[in-house]
Amino acid sequence: MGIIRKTKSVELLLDIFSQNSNALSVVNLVKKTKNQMNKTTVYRILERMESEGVVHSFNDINGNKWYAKCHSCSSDNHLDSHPHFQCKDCGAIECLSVEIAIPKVPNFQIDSAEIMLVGTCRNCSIV
Amino acid sequence: MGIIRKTKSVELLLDIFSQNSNALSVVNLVKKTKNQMNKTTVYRILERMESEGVVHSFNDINGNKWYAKCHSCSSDNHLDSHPHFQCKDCGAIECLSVEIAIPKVPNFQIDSAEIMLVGTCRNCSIV
DNA sequence: TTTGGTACTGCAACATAGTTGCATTAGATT
DNA sequence: AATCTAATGCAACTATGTTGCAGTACCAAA
Repeated sequence: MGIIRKTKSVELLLDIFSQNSNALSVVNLVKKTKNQMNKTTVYRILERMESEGVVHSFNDINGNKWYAKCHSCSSDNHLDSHPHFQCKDCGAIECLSVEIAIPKVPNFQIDSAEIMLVGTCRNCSIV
Repeated sequence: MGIIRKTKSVELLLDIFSQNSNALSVVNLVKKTKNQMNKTTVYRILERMESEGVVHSFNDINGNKWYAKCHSCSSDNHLDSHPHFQCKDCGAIECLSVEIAIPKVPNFQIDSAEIMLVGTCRNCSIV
């Protein structure tokens, strides 16, 4: 697919992902990098990174886009069917390494599943 | 919670839901009713209907909000944990009546699950 | 190490979904 | 009919995400 050049912006984003085990919202990434690059660039790099299989994307319960490092994505298959967990208190999202079988439903041809589990994360449940 | 008055607008929306077994996107509802009411009103009535347990809401794979009639919601519990199915061709969404157990994940306190199954619906797979 | 093609970026303007404040209207209750 | 207040319309706003285009910088080839 697209060739990805190792620009400053690409490297900064890769850096941020390597330092974060949790998923990151685009809004957050745009904010984090606003002194280094334009938001359009953030959106475009993330798109390229996804099509390269470096990250995968999904929407949170508020409809905002998030990205997370891929562990088992390829450029052909971004469909880890792993679930995501969002804390309803702090909003943080993490990928769960549990593999969940895509539910079979009679008469439906299902290709993939987006599973968002909602609850309270460890940090927030302490308080 | 809120008192719901039987206004023209409320009745129109209830009507639309009674005529549709599928879920409806807010965008679509705003379009459908643009001669009868303001979009702000649509958003507000849907909110009230949800808190009354008449409908439930969720986001589609593009992050847009949808509503569907409740079958087993109460005003206390909108958490049918039924999955939704979105056709990636035509975009239509339907509620699946299958009850899916909320997956248990060790060390996570999970309250609810949003499950969106993506595939091709019957109409679209004919073509 | 310079050159040149083109991938990439920044900017500004736009598109769309959803929200808010406030003045006015219209259900319901008496 | 009078009245209380939920509900509505409107306009202006916020936020997320997108597009076109001109200019920049990566990288490979000479």
